[in-house]
Amino acid sequence: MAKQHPASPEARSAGATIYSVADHAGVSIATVSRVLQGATVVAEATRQKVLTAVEELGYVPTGAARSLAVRHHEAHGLVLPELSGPYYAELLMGFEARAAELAQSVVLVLTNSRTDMAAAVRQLATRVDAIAVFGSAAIPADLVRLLRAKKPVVVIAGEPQDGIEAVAAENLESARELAGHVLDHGRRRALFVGDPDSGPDIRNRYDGYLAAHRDRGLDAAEPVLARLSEADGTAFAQRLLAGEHEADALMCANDELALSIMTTLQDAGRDVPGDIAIVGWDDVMTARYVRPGLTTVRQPVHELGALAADRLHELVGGEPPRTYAQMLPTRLVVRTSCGCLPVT
Amino acid sequence: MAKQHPASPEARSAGATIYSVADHAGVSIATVSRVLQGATVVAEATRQKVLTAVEELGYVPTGAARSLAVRHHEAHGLVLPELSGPYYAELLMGFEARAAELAQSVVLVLTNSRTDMAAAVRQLATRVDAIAVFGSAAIPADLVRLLRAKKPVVVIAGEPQDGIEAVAAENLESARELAGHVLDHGRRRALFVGDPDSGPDIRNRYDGYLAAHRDRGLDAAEPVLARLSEADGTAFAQRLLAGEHEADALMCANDELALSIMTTLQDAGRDVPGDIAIVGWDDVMTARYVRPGLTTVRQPVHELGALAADRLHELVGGEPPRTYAQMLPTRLVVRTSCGCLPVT
DNA sequence: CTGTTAGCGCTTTCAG
DNA sequence: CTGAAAGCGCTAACAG
Repeated sequence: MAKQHPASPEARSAGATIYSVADHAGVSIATVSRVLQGATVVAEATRQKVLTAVEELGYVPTGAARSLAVRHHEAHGLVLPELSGPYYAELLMGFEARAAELAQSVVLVLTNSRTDMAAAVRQLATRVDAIAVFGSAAIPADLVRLLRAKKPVVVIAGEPQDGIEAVAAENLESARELAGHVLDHGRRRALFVGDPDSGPDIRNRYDGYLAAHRDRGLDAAEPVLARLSEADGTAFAQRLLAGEHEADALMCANDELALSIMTTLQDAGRDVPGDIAIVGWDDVMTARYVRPGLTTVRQPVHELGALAADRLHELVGGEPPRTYAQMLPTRLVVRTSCGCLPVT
Repeated sequence: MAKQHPASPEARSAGATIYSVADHAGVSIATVSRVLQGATVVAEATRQKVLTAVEELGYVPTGAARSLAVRHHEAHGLVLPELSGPYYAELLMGFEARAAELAQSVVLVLTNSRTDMAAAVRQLATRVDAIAVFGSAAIPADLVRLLRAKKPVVVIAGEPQDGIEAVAAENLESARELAGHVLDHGRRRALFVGDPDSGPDIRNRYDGYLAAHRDRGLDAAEPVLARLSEADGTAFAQRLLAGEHEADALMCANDELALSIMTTLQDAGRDVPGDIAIVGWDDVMTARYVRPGLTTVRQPVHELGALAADRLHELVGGEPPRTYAQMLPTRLVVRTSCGCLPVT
């Protein structure tokens, strides 16, 4: 008879352990472990006995014990600022899906809901093998670096940093293309709405806007600072209506901004794109529902999330971190808010 | 001098453990544990020594070891079907935020990306103290029940089941109110679009639609079956345009359906709400951007997520499960797609 | 093919 | 206020 687990004299169903299962099946814990991990070969009869015991006791293994023994958590951490809008949700879905394929759990941390994010991230590091942080999650760079010394880290759409692997969607060239498209409709007073200093993503979009002007020997205006929110969009639209700005085209840092601006302008009687062309970035669902349809850029967000999970896994596996940021291509989605004619 | 940890003769920074920290600080591991948990009182000098050692070694505790020792994971599991659309994202945000307040990590499982969700859920049970499952996550009821025998479970917006705690948003009364509102605009051929059998949520909305008719001595039509997707909405709109259905009002099971139907109809020249009134459910962002604005119902999704996390925590704390489902109130959002005049 | 036996790294009495 | 020691439940050699 197998040795009785010293700490659980009676095998209460509520706290079935590998010991109670072994007892119940009349085998050793090693055997139980074997059939549950399916690694080594076990006699079919034995195997059945164990499975039956597991079933009868409703045994649920304690993950922590396994993690301790195998010396890794089999889990990836993901740090995102929040989840409003389709962007982060899509990213998360991509991440989760790939993590699932790799048999990794995902533990999620949303920094906007935290008062002490440093603590949250430290705590996270405690229970995962590797961590992906979204660039604008605004985690202190030194925290990231500290972490990096302990666990693999990849930054998604963030500032490239020494020794920290990065993945991102392409911004500059598509922004250049988008801005060029608008300019080629004959618009000459295009404004960029958004804050280039809020992160590399927006910075690159603005740079693309600049480049498109430069390509055509045109002068580009200073960016109109705005955060990526409906509120800031509405506020800007109001100022535009009040005559504080003059423009025949607006290149907005993202769709939310573009959409709120467009609606506010339309409600005030302005014609889009007649009076003013408007383009955004992200291709959110609303973009194809508004009239005119919003011309924008679609990012491979899902793939970006998957890529992050992938890299995490490889890094955990011992692969050396890549020194260059991996860029995923984006795609221009032309509808009619840019001045193109409807295709009916 | 503190005892040397048998298994780690040298304290490599990469694998700092509580032993290396203790060594480095010249104290026992018990003391290190104490200052890190902040429970018992430790002499300030000792405390500092330990903190310094932690800092110098870049010590990151192993969560699994703690979990094993304290006998719980300090983590909540959340099972959702997916994350597209604002509904689940919002739910998740509410859940995460409250879990964070309760110092619980959240590990997420998305069932739509899984081939073997039973395995996924089992695996999840392995690393969390309690699990919240979204009703339509389509987890076999017996799986839920099995789980429930081992770990606290709460079902969000799902079928009420014996002994399993449930939380949900109110549907029936607000559906009745919404349908009544439409009928009171004089519409007499209102159709319900959605599948009442797809879950209690939709079922209750349909029941509310029925009740509103009954209240007025009107006959209600059979529901038009459709899944909650843009594709199904478009398809239905097409059939409507082809004359397969006749209606002067549409009560859609959710906003995505309503929106796609509305747009398709409008693109074909139909006037909304002139020819046909349309209302949805959820109040997604797009609902306030389309013209006419979509009349819909706003659910307290964030709160629902928070509530689930709350209940999980209490259940883990030993509180007995509530026998009745907790309902959160919803709110009718009247815009103009229902036939109301714009308020300008 | 199966059982024994060390740990995995941390918490927590129990002494002192 | 601090240290010693006994586990927490599981995996993985190592024998047999």
